[in-house]
Amino acid sequence: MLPQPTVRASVRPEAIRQMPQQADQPVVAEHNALAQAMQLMGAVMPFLRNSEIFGENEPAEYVYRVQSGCVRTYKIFSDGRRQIVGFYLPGEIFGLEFGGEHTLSAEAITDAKVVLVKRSAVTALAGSDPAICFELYALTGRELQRMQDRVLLLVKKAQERVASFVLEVAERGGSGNVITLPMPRRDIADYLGLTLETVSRVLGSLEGATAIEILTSRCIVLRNRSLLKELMS
Amino acid sequence: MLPQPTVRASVRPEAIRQMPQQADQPVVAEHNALAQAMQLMGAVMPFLRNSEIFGENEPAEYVYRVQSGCVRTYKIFSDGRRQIVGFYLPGEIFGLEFGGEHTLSAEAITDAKVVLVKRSAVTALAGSDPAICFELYALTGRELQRMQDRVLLLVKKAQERVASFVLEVAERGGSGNVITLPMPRRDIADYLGLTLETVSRVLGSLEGATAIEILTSRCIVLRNRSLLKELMS
DNA sequence: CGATGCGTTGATAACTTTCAAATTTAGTGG
DNA sequence: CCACTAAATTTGAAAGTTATCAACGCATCG
Repeated sequence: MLPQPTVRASVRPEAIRQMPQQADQPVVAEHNALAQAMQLMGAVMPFLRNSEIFGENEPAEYVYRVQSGCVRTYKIFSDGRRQIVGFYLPGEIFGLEFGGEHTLSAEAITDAKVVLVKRSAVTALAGSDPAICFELYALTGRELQRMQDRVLLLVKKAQERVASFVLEVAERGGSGNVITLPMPRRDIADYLGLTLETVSRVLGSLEGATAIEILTSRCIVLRNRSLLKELMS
Repeated sequence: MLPQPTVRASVRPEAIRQMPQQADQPVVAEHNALAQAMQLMGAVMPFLRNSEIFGENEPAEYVYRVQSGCVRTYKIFSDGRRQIVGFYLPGEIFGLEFGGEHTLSAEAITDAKVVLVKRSAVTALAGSDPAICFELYALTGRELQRMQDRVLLLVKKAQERVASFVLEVAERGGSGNVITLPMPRRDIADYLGLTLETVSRVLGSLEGATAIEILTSRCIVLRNRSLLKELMS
């Protein structure tokens, strides 16, 4: 048995209007029944760069899976500051909620295609298929683990946070030493709890230490992984 | 279906030797089947103040529930710094893992009694009882939500973190405006990602602002809840 | 070309840590 | 119950880190 979704609003109208502007990125291979089932049951919806996928306090009616592009979830504080809670790459699932409403907002970082699945459908599926039920539980556990790692990251110094971030993107984004950052400095800063100036400066100092090489602002090369891991402290 | 536990080591010998030194604190009322089942199936084990309950990288063979006292989970960084990831009060469950080994260590903050339940037993129970299965999922979701809130907390300024912490303890610890802090300043600091000196100074400034009153270092009175909430920003 | 968004760089200010010392509290034994 | 010792907390001054404010460079796009 899984939590019953609170079914309220339908698909957000502004989301339907948006169209992608670039070709899809390759979808990360998935080997689990949940992702496959979502792919079959869900509707693909395109989102323009910087457009909202869902907003804080809206009814959590859907579960989302990135098909192409990149998504951020975040919260805006009363003083206007923004904290990015998570980045989601192709193949990853986001928007899981345990109450009736979203506690975070979500936006497309790049033009993106997102699979939407009714939360009630996922719930029903989990009720009938123990494997799905377990995967939902495991997914939540992985998300918890990731959030715990973020707690451990956020108490470190700027250089350690940025070095960790670079390595995280390198590992999640795929293989190879050339990594593409889908998000601007501002997003990295809000993810790491720093300012964009500090992120820029630290990236520069990492390059000075020959740990990385900055080809363009969105493309960097890992030059010395073990050094980076040391700088993570 | 739930994750199969990796059964390896038995109960840690040093834990068995320890005896409580003070009377039990009242157990928070629980209205869920999981906690009740754990209470029935589990063995109560006493831990002395500052003694280890489990250690990082040990096989995660048990799930734990605080019966009395207070527990902290934490990680030690390579440079010796410690980050406390969670505090657990009577009635709360800790030690849930999704891999085979503990990713954190756990210690008793005060003398404590902890109920240990075999992870395999919880797994079996969840497999046979959908309600238990759901509660395990819900528990993980609450833990995730709590960890997310901590991410949002750790990017704020010292005063906001301390104000949030005071209010969190007030809400979790029970009713009333007189709150008892079970943990020393050092633990609060390591939980909030600050130094103990900063925690002490901020508490002093909160008292100066008549938001709180510090009776003793472990006992403070909420004087102005709404002001505290503002200072949380 | 000028406008705009994004990124870098520099100087200064604000905040937190670090190091040190004083003070209070708690635990223990007489 | 008091004195004594150790631990915890508070307080102060200086140093370090990051944020803030400001200017500049560099693309893209109309």
